[in-house]
Amino acid sequence: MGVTLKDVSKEAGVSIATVSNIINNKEKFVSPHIKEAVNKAIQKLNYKPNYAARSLVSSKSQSVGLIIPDITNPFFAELAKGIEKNLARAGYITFLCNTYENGQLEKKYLDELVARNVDGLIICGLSSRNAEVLRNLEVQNIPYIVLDNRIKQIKKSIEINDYDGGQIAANHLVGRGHKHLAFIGCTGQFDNIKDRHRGYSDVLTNNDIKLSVFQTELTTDGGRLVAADVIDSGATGVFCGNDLIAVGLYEIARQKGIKIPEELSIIGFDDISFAEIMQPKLTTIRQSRRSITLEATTHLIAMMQDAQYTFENVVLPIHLVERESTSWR
Amino acid sequence: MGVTLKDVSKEAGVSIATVSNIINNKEKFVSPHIKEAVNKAIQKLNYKPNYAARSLVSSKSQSVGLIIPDITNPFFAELAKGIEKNLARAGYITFLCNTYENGQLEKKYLDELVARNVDGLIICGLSSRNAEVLRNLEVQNIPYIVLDNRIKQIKKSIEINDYDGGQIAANHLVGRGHKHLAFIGCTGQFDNIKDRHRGYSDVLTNNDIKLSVFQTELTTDGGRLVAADVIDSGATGVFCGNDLIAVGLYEIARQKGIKIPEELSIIGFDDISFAEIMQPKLTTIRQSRRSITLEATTHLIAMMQDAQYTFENVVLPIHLVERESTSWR
DNA sequence: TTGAAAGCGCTACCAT
DNA sequence: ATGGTAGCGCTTTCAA
Repeated sequence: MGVTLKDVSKEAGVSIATVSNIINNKEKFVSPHIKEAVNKAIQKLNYKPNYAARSLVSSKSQSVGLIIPDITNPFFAELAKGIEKNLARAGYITFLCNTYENGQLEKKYLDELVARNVDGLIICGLSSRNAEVLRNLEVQNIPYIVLDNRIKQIKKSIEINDYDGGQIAANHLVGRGHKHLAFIGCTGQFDNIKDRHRGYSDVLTNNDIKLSVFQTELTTDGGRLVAADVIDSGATGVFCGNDLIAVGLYEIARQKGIKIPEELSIIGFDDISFAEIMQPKLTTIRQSRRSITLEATTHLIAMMQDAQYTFENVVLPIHLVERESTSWR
Repeated sequence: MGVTLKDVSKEAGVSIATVSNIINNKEKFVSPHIKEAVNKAIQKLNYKPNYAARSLVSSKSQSVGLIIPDITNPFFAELAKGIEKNLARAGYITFLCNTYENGQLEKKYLDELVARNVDGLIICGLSSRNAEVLRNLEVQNIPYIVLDNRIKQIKKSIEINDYDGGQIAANHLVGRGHKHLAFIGCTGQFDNIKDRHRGYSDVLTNNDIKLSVFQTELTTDGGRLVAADVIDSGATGVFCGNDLIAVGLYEIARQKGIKIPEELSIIGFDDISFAEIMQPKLTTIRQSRRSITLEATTHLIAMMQDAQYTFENVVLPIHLVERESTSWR
């Protein structure tokens, strides 16, 4: 079907091996004029190397698998965008795999990606039941990096200091005179959310502030579901495990005629792009997607290109983005 | 490295060919007991077929390329989600390619995906300068489907009736007594946006309504950029080329103290999930992502599995979703 | 019903 | 400096 090395070699009047050398920049062994002839032939025939054949002999595929809970979650969409872009620049193409927090599906994708010979893996929100899969990857020497990691023992991850984040949120609210605060965490066993909770809770305890805790899904719907309870609890301020929850909370608060921030201060986590558009604009703890994707892709690419390269737990800074959804009490 | 057919055949005491037959369900030629032995061996060795080798001989890769302007645009994220899910169910994996409306990058991806032997292609927002690429795909017998299509002559596309959409928006506003309306379209040569404009404009002309037209990018920033001009135009209602523009418009209107919908009625297009969260909730023309992705993947899969299968221009219904951002005048 | 063997297009090694 | 060739793991005739 397509043009092959053989066609090119015939056209240029040289051997297949020579053409291969030229294509792979092993030009030390090739004279300029022959190189030129080959390049001309490649151009003329519009030759494109066959990835499958290359992959078969090299066990490299110039591709990486991106495992992600849900691409319609803006936080993950932004991660995916940066990852795909950086990877493409380095010549890797990205497989998109949505797991919907389904551990079984996640496992299936992991297996399939390995069978497809991906050169590396970026795993967002690995479910704890699949943690042992990482050991397999190590054994098989498949580079991987975990993001948004919910299992804090994982060594190859790009993380943020969630505990600090919780403290920052707490200090912000406590410093504004709130005496009864709430936290909305998640139903799953996510270490990162738990750390946010701990940091928050520790500060409140030290300041003798009452804390009401709610659990729900880390989605807009999750926020809607617990909103009434949060409002009824009498808390004057609430720290949401992520921004999406805050979105749902806003909606119900508005329906009930609760004024934000006058009657209820809300602080989120992530700083998704919508945070700036919400009304009032959401005060939140930002984790920089740009830094996360840059670190993740840089380290992954390094690992894919150099089997010796290794790294451990990069921890990225976070910071408070103060907007309009919190006020004095 | 991995377990190969050879290993399995040795373990089961049969030939490679037999194992291959069993794996590919050409079982008509194989006796039950030998089949069982082979399956046991596969299980025991945890054999996984090598995609590269398969792909090399079959020129099939069980993968499809998804070309998309920007995954952080919620409309495309929702399309990508449905597409990836449906494709995965049928055994295909999805390559994610963000083009950022960059025709050159789009072309590069298209070429690379073909080189990677994708079995099919779903192209969102093909730029007009790459339209001739489709002919190449036809010649090479690579199935493709175009979505959100900006070039209306394309035959293999899932579309909506944009002209109708424009009319619906216009009738909604005209029916509410508006005498001076605005339209925010885009700077690019997009047939679909132009059709929305035409439908809208035709109704206004028939009703002797004044129309002010603005051009910008189909993004939140685009909306922000023209917002002041729209407001200054004196129009009492505006139809935005997509919902994202409306988001930007909301923001500036709020800054300027313009009340929506009392002072300015706004109607969007797409019905992204955020439309329901905006304050006031956005009235908009919905195109069903579920239908689009279902049609797209169903036809694409059919084409990939049966070279004879063909189809032309599926046109999907749209409808007005009336919320809170438009009012009587 | 089963197996031997010829490639698919490419890389890498070994000759020349 | 260049070329011949042995595989990479699999599917697919064709023979047995």
